[in-house]
Amino acid sequence: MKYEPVTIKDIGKALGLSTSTVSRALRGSYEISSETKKQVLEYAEKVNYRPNPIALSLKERRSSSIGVVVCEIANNFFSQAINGIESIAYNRGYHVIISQSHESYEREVVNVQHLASRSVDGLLVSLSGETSDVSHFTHLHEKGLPIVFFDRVSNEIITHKVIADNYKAAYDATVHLINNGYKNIAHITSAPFLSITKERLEGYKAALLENGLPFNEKYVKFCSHGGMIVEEIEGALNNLLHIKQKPDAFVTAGDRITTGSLTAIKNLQLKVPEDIALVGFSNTNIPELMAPTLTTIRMPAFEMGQVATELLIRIIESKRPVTEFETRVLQTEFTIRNSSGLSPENKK
Amino acid sequence: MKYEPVTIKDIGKALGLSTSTVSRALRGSYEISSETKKQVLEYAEKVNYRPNPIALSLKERRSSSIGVVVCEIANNFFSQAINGIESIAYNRGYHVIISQSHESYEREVVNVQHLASRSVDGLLVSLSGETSDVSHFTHLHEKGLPIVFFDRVSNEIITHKVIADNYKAAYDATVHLINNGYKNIAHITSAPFLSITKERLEGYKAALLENGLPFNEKYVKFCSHGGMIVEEIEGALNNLLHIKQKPDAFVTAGDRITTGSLTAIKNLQLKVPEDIALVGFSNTNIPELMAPTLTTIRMPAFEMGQVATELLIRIIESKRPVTEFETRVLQTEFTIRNSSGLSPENKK
DNA sequence: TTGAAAGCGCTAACAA
DNA sequence: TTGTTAGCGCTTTCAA
Repeated sequence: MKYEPVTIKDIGKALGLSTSTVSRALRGSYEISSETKKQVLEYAEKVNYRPNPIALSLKERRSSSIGVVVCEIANNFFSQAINGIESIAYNRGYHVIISQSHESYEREVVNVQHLASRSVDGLLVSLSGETSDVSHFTHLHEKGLPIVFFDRVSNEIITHKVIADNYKAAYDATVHLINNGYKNIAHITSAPFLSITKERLEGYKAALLENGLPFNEKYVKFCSHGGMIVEEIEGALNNLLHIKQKPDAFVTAGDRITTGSLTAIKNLQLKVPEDIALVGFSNTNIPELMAPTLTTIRMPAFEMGQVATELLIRIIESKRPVTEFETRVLQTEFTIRNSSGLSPENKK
Repeated sequence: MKYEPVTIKDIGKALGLSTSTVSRALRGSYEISSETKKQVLEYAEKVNYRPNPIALSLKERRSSSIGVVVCEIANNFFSQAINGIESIAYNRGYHVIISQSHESYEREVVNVQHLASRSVDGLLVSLSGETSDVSHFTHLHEKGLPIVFFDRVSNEIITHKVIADNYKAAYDATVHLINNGYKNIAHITSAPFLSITKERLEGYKAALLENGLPFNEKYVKFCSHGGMIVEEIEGALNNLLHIKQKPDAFVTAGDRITTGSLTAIKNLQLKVPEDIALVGFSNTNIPELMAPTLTTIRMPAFEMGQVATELLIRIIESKRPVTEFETRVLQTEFTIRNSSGLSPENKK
């Protein structure tokens, strides 16, 4: 099936003008008589002329589109982030092309190449859990393709980055649990390669050590698929619950892992927070509706998407090569509810 | 910043061949000597040549991309549907360009035009809650742009459609509540224009009438923004709770409306299901973690996305104009949990 | 003030 | 077996 839009040539033919005249008239060039201009504009309006952006892209070597590489759309954090991306991109006249890696390195590579070859003007990237080698980005980046990382960033590539203060978030969550009297706090987190994982782990660790609690490696469980696979979480949980010194609280990283852990806990007939307290990184919009209400660390997802997009567009539209890069660190939002035990508010 | 990819011309120059020879060699044309072929292929590999898809699109009048128009990504139903769309599109070599209408008619129009002018090969559409006039689609459709509607469809446009069995879903939900002894069942639903709204309303109505209960218009509340605005739901709820014959149960349509209603109920200190029972259309993945566990109608979101995409690609790739269209109706999934009162399972 | 022509990267009909 | 050329829709020199 074909869809035949009106071209500048059609207009020219209909009006007995050359394509260049039509082109100029359309863009309001000063050298065209207002009469011709009017004629062209009216006719264009009448036949609902739309410039072919593909032709424009070919000519101008830009596509006015931004490629987004995330692991999964159907995830609160990313869908909110994409919302933020879209909100900026839309206003600046860019299209957003989204691709999902599903936490697979290979798929990420394919997607990136695909996007690059489709001539996106820039890339907004959050790495997959399997990615440790980032050479598929290095090549493009060195060739001058603007890239901005968000959330799951690589420190091998020097460019703008937008992250949350994961260290502080995990630190605060852990301290909160310690203050509530928990001593054996476990950490269920995402793939070990990821920057977010490292940052959160550091925060968790620091909180323990600063409060005179030991850091025990057995209390840290990595879910390489970020909780996309249920068994992964169940395995981690079972494992943790079979340690002689059973953990009495969890800090869970990521939406999927948080809800997955809760489900697994529930299936094991354990009570939250009585048997196990929990603070979760989660961008769910219904923490209040959960039982128990969930103490959460909320990532500034929407804002991260916005900021990343602004930075990316800044590179794209910069006249001269950008050499100064920044890493924006946004604050998370910690909300104490019932799942984390007897907080001051809950004590009475 | 510019990103200068290798072109066929560069290869030709480097190898002392014409562009057409290079082009043919690259695509393995039989008329090129295997020697030249090898030479070209090796060099192309070496310099990491990637054909420029924009040039290709311009030439072939197709972009290998599919435009998606939904109201909101950050919504379980749509993010799951997009997941389904992507899963098919990816395998068939299509890109997915997503745009959000945010339930605004105007924005939908702009997005559609934007996508069309970017030469998407086809459109996957779920209408905004404000859309009653679909002429922005009619024009394109008449000009031959393949369009497939899913979920929120228009019956003014004859094309493939993919919907859930909303009538049956609402019917079953209502009957379930009736069987559990509820007599004053209200229906909080989305914008009145939408096909899903109408279908669900019919199912709700039929269930009441067939079971000897009156249909009371006051018991039906429309949320034009699909629950995106909290006040909308709170208003509907307050309104319902001030009817002399207060409703004792709700059937809520849509993810946002369901969780919004629950939140509002909770804020009013009402208990579910004791004060008010609830069955909700919801694609949440944590119905079990909610308090009470949520009786849900789950939309076959992923499958709907998949089927819609398959149908769309079928039109796109069809050699001759497609004139036979079908409407696929997929089944929803009804899971009884605690929010809907004393179901047989919960009675003991 | 307007038109002719070149060129963006690629393919394909036509020549050689 | 390879090269020349035209053309996809548009902008933009250069000429008129």
